[in-house]
Amino acid sequence: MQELLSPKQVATSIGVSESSLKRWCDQGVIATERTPGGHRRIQVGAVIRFLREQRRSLVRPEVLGLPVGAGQVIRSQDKANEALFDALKAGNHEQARRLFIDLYVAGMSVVQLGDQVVAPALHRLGDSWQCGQIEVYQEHRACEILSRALYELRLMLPPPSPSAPIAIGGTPPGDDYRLPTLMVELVLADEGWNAVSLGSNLPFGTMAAAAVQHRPDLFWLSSTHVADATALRAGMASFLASTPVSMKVVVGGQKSNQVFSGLDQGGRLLHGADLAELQRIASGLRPTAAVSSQPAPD
Amino acid sequence: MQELLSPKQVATSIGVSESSLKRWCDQGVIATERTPGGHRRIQVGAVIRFLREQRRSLVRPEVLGLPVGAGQVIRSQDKANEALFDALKAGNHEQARRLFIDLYVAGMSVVQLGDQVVAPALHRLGDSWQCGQIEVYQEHRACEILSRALYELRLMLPPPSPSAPIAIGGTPPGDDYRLPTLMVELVLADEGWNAVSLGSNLPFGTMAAAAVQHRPDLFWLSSTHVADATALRAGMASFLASTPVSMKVVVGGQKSNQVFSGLDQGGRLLHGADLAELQRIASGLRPTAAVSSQPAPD
DNA sequence: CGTAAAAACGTTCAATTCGTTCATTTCGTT
DNA sequence: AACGAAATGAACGAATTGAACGTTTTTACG
Repeated sequence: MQELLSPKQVATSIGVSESSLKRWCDQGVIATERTPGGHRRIQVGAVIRFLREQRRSLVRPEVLGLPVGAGQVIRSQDKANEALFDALKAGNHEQARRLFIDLYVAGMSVVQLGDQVVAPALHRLGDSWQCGQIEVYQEHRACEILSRALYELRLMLPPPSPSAPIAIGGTPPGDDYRLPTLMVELVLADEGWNAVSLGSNLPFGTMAAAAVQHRPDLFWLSSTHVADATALRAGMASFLASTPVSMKVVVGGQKSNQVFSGLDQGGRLLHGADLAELQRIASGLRPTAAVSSQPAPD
Repeated sequence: MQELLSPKQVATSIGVSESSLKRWCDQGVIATERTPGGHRRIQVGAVIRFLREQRRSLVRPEVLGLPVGAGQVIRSQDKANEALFDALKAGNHEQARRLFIDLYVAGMSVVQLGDQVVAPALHRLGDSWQCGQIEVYQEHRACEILSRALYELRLMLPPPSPSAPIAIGGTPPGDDYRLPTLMVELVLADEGWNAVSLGSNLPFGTMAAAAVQHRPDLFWLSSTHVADATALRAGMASFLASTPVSMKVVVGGQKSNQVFSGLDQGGRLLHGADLAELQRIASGLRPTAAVSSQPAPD
């Protein structure tokens, strides 16, 4: 195990600034090696020794979690996706969490995280399950892990302003996929909306009730698995008829375009194949200026 | 999100002077780490533990990243339950989250939180739904809110030690209630187990595969809704037959005692009606001393 | 192999925290 | 009410930390 870590990694893993860490390295508190060019390289063992001697705890153990990038920050998208899939398959909460947080901290947007990380992972899990390569429990556990990571990400997003437009949504009847609708909530929250996901497998009647009671500016429907296209189409028609015409409805999912085609009345029913499209639609709908990921001045 | 806090931050968050806080740190009332330069650094969890032990309240919770207004001392359990139910009905995430943190900071154990707060709330929601007093979407949304609150609580619990015994579990086929199995995971994690919930609606075959692949010391089955008692009983019988006899199996839920009666072979199949019983069972199974919610001296 | 972006380098400097002392407040007891 | 003991909070110079900066090294990729 010859894992060499950069000062930045060690600093974040033990929760101090990079400046302090470099100073401690220079003072000899942490054993440090140097590259020929003069960059510091720190062994995992040296970090452990430091923590034991100083009686400090690891703030983010997952950063030192070994195998993934061999001590290097993952740059390539493919490698990150590969690592995430492995972690999900093995049920490694910490590892998956680390990948998520690292990607987000590294500057990846919520939309990118959803379209380029979560969605591919879900597809691969589904494929592997159908091919019999993984057990059902592994797929369930992976969804559980992803849920928790996304919830944690949700806590990092800024709270909505009191004047933020309201968005409500969920998945239609017969669709038990909770993660896509959660991703939609995250994207809208990141766009400054007051977004609430009602969960999965919702009868159209209760969605209409929610729309009438809360009067959202936007209602989304995340349709991943279509059990009965005819019933879905009929439900949507009645849903549109029983809700205020001022409320826009966005449906998401690959097949939703065909299923719901022709139901639109005057640009009320919109379609987004992925989260990037959803984001464009949502920012177009917002009356106030959309400010993404900006901390509100308090 | 900040992991390590300075004395000043903690002092303002709980509303005392910096001097007093530093004194408490030095006296060991609050678990404190030191930088090599001698500066004190305090974990959020240490602050929560301090508040629980000393029965103090948070003056400015936002400094710790907790919702504004959280950390108040709870006067009456009934009032708290009432307020939680109202918040869940209205879909008020923040309010529900705040109440949870309040109750936990006030010293309530995870078991009590589950048996006396979450379970009653779920029952009332179910009753209200059956009486037609609330919409389906309100019930779904409430479960969503509770899930997130419990996930957040999960993050506050101490991570399992490497030598912690392993526990795996979930809900049997036909049972979609995810919250009870999540509560079980929390209780076991709080008891020092390495607990992983696989989610809901799991075929017995895949649960057996998980048990064989991961060799847990304990497998739990959280049975809330029984669709087909005969199938459930048969499934459990084959599950017991196809898993190592050294692995204990704990079933939870009011009716599970009748459904599974007579299947036991030599005290392998245990039953817990509520989380308090589960906790007793789990602590009895642990070979090492179970230390609940105590800060680990490292 | 060469190029461009990303990360780490060393340095400076403002802000924070250190340990300590001391006045003030709070508490229990007489 | 008065008293002493204990706890609290403010203040000080010295020391540490963390953020910023322009420059250099490393890494990814065509």
